[in-house]
Amino acid sequence: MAGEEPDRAARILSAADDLFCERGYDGVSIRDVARQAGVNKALVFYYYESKIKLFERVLAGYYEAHAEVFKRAAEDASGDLRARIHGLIDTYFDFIGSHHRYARLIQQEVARQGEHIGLIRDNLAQLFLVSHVAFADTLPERGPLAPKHFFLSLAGMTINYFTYAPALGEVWGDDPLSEAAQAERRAHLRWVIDALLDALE
Amino acid sequence: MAGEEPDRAARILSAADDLFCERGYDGVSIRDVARQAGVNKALVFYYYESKIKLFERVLAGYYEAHAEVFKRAAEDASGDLRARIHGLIDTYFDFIGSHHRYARLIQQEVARQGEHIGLIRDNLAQLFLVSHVAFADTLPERGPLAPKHFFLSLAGMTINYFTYAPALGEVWGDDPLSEAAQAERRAHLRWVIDALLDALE
Amino acid sequence: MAGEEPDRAARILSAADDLFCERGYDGVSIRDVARQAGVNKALVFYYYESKIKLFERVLAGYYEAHAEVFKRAAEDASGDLRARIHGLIDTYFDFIGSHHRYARLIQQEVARQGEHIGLIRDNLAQLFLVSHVAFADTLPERGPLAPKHFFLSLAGMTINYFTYAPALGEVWGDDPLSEAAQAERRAHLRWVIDALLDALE
Amino acid sequence: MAGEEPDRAARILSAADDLFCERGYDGVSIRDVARQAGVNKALVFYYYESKIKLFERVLAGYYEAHAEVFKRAAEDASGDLRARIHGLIDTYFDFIGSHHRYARLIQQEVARQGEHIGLIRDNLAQLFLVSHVAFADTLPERGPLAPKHFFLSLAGMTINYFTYAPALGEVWGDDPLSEAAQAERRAHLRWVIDALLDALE
DNA sequence: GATGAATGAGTATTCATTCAT
DNA sequence: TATGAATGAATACTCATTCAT
Repeated sequence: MAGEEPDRAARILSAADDLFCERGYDGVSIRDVARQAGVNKALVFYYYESKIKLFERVLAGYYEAHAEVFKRAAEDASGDLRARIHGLIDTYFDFIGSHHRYARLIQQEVARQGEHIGLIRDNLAQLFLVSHVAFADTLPERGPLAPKHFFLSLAGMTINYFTYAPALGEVWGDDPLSEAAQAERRAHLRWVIDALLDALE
Repeated sequence: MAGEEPDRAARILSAADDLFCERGYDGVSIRDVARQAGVNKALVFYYYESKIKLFERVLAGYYEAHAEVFKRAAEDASGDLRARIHGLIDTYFDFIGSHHRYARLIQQEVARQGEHIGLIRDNLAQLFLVSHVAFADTLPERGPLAPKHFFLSLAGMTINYFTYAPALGEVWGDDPLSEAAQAERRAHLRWVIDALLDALE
Repeated sequence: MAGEEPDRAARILSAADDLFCERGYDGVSIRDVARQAGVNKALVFYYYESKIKLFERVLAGYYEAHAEVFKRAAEDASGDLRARIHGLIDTYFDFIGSHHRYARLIQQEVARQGEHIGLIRDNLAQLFLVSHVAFADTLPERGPLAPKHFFLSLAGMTINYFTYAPALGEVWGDDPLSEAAQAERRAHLRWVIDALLDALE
Repeated sequence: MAGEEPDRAARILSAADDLFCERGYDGVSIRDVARQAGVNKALVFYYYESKIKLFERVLAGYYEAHAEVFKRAAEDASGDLRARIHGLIDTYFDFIGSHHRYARLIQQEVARQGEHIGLIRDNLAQLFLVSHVAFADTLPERGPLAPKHFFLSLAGMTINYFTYAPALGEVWGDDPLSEAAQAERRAHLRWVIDALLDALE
């Protein structure tokens, strides 16, 4: 009544989001989702038909968020290549930074090569295209300096921070998700990008 | 006796290795393992006590392989920093390249932050130490240029190739695991390392 | 209004009829019925209260159709015994032939001895009475030549054709529901009836 | 211990037999089977893999019994056509009489035309072949007097007694499965057969 | 009349695990 | 060592039914 209980479909989706990101597709049962959402198990099927479709809805949510962020980033892009690349990576870093769970989800499913890789691939492909455009006029189409390698390197350096660092936080003795730590990582990325662009010139 | 059937414990471990790497912890059942190993389900428990312990044995196997490779790499290390870094990354690339499945396993478990992250953390920590030593005299202890950032960036660029590229192979229209493609990626990494070291000087 | 959508109660009943005849009581769900009728699931309950009552309505529908056909057949009956028997069987054959599904439904429920056998029994009893009257003056009340045996034999020979033959159609290589095949079966029945009546004389 | 608990696989099969015959495939759940057999639900799957395979095992059991009975009947066949036909029908009547449940099972599944009709069709086809041989030299290949019609009529008259009569027992006020009633039905069949054969001559 | 939401009990099937042999 | 048998709890998913609107 007090706004505590919004519509159940949304609650279910949100619970599924949390759980799939945390434990991966196979690690989550519908019962878990229902319990976390505080609803009846059957209701999950009422709204989302099947586990896989629920999962795809979660993925689709990110896909849309992803797409929008990058569309805006592309529109705002201005200045020279260097500025555009920095802008892109900043955008990506922000996005991943505020959707850690998504990073984990992607990383898990990519690594697993499950059946539902389709949507994830689309997700990545879309991201790749954006970067491709950014690099297109500077890099050779093929070979070790092709855009795809830079894409993989830069995107990987960004996303890996959020997936690996937590595992290493204890070793390093700090919290890699703190604002300070994120700012430091961001600075590292800027430094790396500058180094790479300098070398390209 | 006939050479055809080595000891069953090893067969089970090998089957578990295959399967866990391919489908993740939750994606594999003991029945799958037993079937793949061609043994009775109960025998899996006889030798490895529980599913989780079997999984940990698989992880431990990689830990050992990992450790040995890097110990040897450290011993063989010679020449200047540049040469040592190249050597390290080459070693890592070789290791991951010949244990794709391991890369996927690590990536999944890191992302999932499961209960058995302990071993994986040890695994990564060990790797980090090796790299730490290599960089120690050149990089500042803290800040965006600290060894840990380079470690994360370089290791990530290496391992990510083997986990992400397959998902993107279809998009790019080639097989990222072919010898030629791997050689190209290796060249990319060498180029990146050189760019970073140049910038550091 | 548009003629395309008659009243929904009727649509539901018709869908239920189709489905129950095709797949039996247990093989059909309310969801199936609603989908086939193109209405909301809850509406099925609104009109028919429960699954079992819906089923009984279907049965009742046949009961009425059945009753009417035989009432008319009895009224039209004229001529000697032979003619009357032929008339009855023809009527029955026509009825079953144009309601195959009904034959299957009856056969299933009779064999299953389900809870809703009551109506079916009434159905059969009514049919039996008609035949009883037809045979009454010719056959002994009891023993192997009692009317009930002839009823069972003749009705069974008729209905069985429509239930068994389809299963055997493939074996025999023809379509037992084709007009030609039905005519042949009808001729067989006439021949059998004549043989039996000859023997009775 | 006291012979009360023979091997569970057999208990499960027997329970499944009872239940499938009584309520049809869809009317029975594995839980029912397990409960009736007094075993754990999972054990049903341990022994029979799936519900449909369990069902097929039940069917196969009857198929074998059926086949054996008729093989023996064919071997014992002697005398003229009339004697052979009587022999066959007697054999069939005995078989069905001592396996009522089977009759119901067949009738249900035939009427339902379910997916598992294959085995049942084989069952019927086999029976048909036997009768075909018996009639072969007397009847025309095609038309209303073809063997298939006599097969359908005679087999139907036999099996229908056991499926329909119970539903009609109440109407007739006796127990159609009593010995006396069965003997009477048998006499009816004999009389019908004689009438038909007389007519054929 | 008509519907979307909701549910508790049920469906077939798989799970990791135990244990007697 | 090795295995067949056994199980309780879980899996995804469907069911008939109710009810507020």
